[in-house]
Amino acid sequence: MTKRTEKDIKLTVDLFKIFSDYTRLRIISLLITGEFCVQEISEHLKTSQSATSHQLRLLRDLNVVKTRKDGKQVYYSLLDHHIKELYLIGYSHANEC
Amino acid sequence: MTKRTEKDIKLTVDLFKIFSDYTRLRIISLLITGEFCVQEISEHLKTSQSATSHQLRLLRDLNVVKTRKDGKQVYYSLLDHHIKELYLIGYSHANEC
DNA sequence: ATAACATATGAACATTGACTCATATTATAA
DNA sequence: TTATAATATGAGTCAATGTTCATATGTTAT
Repeated sequence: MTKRTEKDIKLTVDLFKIFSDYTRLRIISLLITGEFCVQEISEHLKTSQSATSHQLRLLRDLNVVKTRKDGKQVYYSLLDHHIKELYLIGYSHANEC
Repeated sequence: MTKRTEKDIKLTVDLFKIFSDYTRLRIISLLITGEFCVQEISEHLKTSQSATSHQLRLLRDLNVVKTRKDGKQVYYSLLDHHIKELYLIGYSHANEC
């Protein structure tokens, strides 16, 4: 295995790690359907405001989501199509495609 | 979110978790190219025999790989095409496709 | 300015999961 | 049968990571 391939595999691992947590995948699954603010996401997931916010920060740091501020709320949405595509492919593979 | 969807997302998380470890992804990456016994895999990854064996057991329990015994060695290979496909898609997404 | 609300964040805590170490199992060879 | 080799496995350790709790920050309304 070359150095280059090892680095590529590490990048691939990092990408898959984004999808390997239940809370994060539910957030992604929701954001595929549109833009939502923190309290909407938190209510939908039945997860605490804090836990939701922490995961959103993580997703933001990883350039998975972008934010838009409107008054007191911060609206989150997916940043590009890559995440949606990979999620849907994984979902269909997992649920006997 | 319906109960059904929650269960489906859990299954999807479990699938993505398979790919979210460096050792496991290197094993999968290797097994895409053919069938290998434990010591070959272990040497290739530069990972201990025990760590390799533990991960192989995990992959086997998850129906990712199958085994074939030949004398003292046990040969591992991918069980179906799903894993290879999802790995390659993830790999290309991760490495700017 | 003060109160009320939405979001963010740091620290503590808990859990998960991967690795090591020692040893067991299984198979061949002498 | 005994020794050697390949693989498997249980227990313990440690690091990574997700959640909670308390509190800070920022925004709007009174």
